[in-house]
Amino acid sequence: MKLTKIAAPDFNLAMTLDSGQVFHWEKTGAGFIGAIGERSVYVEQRGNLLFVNQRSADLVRNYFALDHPLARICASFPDDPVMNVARDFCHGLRIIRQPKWECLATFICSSMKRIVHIRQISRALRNRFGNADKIDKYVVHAFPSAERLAQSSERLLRECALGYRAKNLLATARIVSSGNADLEAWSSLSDLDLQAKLCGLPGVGAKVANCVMLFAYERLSAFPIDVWVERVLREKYFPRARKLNAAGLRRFTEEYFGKQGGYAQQYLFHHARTTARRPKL
DNA sequence: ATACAGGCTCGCC
DNA sequence: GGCGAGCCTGTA
Repeated sequence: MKLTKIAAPDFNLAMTLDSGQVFHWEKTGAGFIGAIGERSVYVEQRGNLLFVNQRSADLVRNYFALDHPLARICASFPDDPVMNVARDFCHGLRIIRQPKWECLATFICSSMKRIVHIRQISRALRNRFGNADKIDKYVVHAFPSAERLAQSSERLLRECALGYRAKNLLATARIVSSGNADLEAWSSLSDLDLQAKLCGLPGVGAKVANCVMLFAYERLSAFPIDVWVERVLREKYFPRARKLNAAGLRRFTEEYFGKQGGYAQQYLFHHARTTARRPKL
């Protein structure tokens, strides 16, 4: 396979792909195989360079957000011991730009699931309903469109191990494919309006909405609070606040982590999950 | 084995 | 408008 070289300073490919933003890239040899939208992509890191299959360079640069000013973003984090450890640990971790529908659908499937399960579900949906695209000797399936899933059924989706999430994914696919929810047009909404729109979709609550805002709409202040981040916040920032509810935590994160809160959240999350002794993936 | 996981939703107060 | 239980499935 002929490869194109692109500059990628301040970037850690493996860590970024393993940080719970995206769930379908597969390690192969020295690199990773996956899909960006409908296109199959091979990408491999050597130091500050990425090597990608031909004609995918622009796609890759944009997907991995190599233009985000990472040094400036990290410098804007609050200066406290917890944040500083996470920042050093996660050097080169970037918030990527995912296709909107794919991101939304995947996070609807993520509720109450560990990462290994989410990967299984993503693979099952892709293999069953997604378009195949060959790259070298590999066949990669793109994530199925909302239209394709809308024509599916709850039974078929349940066969992909979605459980109770099948109903939500199907309902949301139908709303999106019918044009009643225009995910692309929502890009122009304010953060608040976007979150409200997303939360109006079946299977989407505050946590999922914030993930989609952060990973697909580039709302870098979106701060998803899942069980891991909540644990970090409570243990490290409020060790003896017995009664601090979700709204209180929310208010703290917005005020304390500020405009780049999404990046801060991702770093806290990845550090906590990776260094936790008990659970693995 | 039985609990539990990167949540949403509904019914209850 | 805050709180608890149920929902599917795979894994420990």
